[in-house]
Amino acid sequence: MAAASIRLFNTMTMQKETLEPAVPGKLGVYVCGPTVYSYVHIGNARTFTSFDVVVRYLRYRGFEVKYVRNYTDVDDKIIKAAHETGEEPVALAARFVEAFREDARALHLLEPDVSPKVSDHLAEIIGIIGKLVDKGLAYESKGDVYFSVRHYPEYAKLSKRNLDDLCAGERVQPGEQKHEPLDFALWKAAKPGEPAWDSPWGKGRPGWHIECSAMSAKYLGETFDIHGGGLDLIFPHHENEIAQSEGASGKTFSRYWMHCGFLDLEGAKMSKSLGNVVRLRDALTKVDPEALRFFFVGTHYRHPLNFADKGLADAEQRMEYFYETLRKVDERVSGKDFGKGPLYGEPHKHLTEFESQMDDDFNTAGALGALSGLFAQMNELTDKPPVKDKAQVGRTLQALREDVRKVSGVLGLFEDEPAQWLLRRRDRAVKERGIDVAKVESLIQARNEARKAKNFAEGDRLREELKGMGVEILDTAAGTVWKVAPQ
RNA sequence: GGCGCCAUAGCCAAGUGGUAAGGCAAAGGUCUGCAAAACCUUCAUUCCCCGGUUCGAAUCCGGGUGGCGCCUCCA
Repeated sequence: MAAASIRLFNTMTMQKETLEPAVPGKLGVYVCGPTVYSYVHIGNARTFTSFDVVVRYLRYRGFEVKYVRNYTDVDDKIIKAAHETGEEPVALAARFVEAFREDARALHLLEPDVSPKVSDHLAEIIGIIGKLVDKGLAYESKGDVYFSVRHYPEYAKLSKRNLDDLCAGERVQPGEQKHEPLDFALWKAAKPGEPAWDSPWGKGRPGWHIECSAMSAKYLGETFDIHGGGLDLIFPHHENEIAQSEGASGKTFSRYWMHCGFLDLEGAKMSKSLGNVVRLRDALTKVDPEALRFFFVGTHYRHPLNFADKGLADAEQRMEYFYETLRKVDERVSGKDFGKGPLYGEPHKHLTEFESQMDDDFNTAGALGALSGLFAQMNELTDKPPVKDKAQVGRTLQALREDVRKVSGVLGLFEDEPAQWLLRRRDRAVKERGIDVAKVESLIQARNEARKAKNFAEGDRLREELKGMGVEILDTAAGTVWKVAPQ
């Protein structure tokens, strides 16, 4: 493979930059994972899918990627949720880690190389806090430990804010022991009924941001290549991570910062406080997982994406087109030997275009344009071959099919057997619409008998009857097949 | 108030200096007993508005208008 030159937008510099790993050929990637106090929603799903594609593409381009995505399983929100359900916080967190794993699998997300949990890394967290205290960047106050923002001049370099503006909106929660409002907690003294661990500052638990500093350093080193997350993590989460990590190590923390745009619901940000949250697992009862992924990658990862039924329906219809094409092509050329010889046209130009779009800041939306060309060409060669040489057509189709496999690995699409995907989709539609399959099949049989007897009037009447049931029939070379008509 | 993003066809959506990708919808055609699918053709002289820079702007600059986000838990 030619030396890849990938450009990506770095939030730190607010510019597209050429990706140059610290160690040639290798990349350390850390993505902020879920705080496991509830089920993930489709906004989370969009972010995780975006970084899933980023990691897949980096590997496709030949980088050896170490992908780390954490679980934050010790947190205020978890404690609060546990008090509401009557569970132990640790048990509740464990339950939602499992739920997340199920959801991630359903969405065809890659398993990260490391998925560390806060509760397994107290030693590392206490270590980094100790280092910050020793350096005078943090202070203990009645069992809490706070980071002293005033002692860290580079604070807010990622979000480009100035401290005076930040102070205006700052407030101190009751019970906090901060010296200054902007300071943030590294360690919180234990309160009754909360998970707690021993530390040099007494029993307590880590603050929100410190776990990412501790765990990324453990698995990727004090300096690593790419740190990702949702746009809303820029401030304060990532800002605080930088302050903690660079404060402790004296080295650059993450070399590139990537942030994914929001998913909106009817034009408004989806958030728990607005109550307009759609859980991923609920969405997946209505839409095919790959169609949802296709919907996500149809918009550039940094742009806002509006979650709308029309868009999902379009995505699913498009997936059907892709899978129908693949089924046809596989039937034609799978496992066959067409010998050696020239291919028709420039079969690989679509893949090349796909790659150049992806090289430009993971422009999946642009890359889908290339994908359209690839599928159109497969259909043309299958249905209306522009050349007579069947072996040449076969070889070219096989080459195109290989290119689809490459794209498939990058986008996490077309991972199913085409026939199975199509059948599963039909089954789901049949259930939703309450279609009587036995009746459909008997009507189709009756129609074929009528057609055989050249009684086309009766055949057409039966077609209309099926249409009334929401069923479309297709007479193919292999016989009559049917599908549920789009609504 | 501070910081930042966005505005491209009926709808979705790429494109950030060289003459508007792609998808959906729509219309016509090929194919078909009729269909469907598939393929082909058509579909923005123009990119929210007004100025400016330039040989050249959707792209850069200034000013508007309209939408959104962060600054508080958030992917």
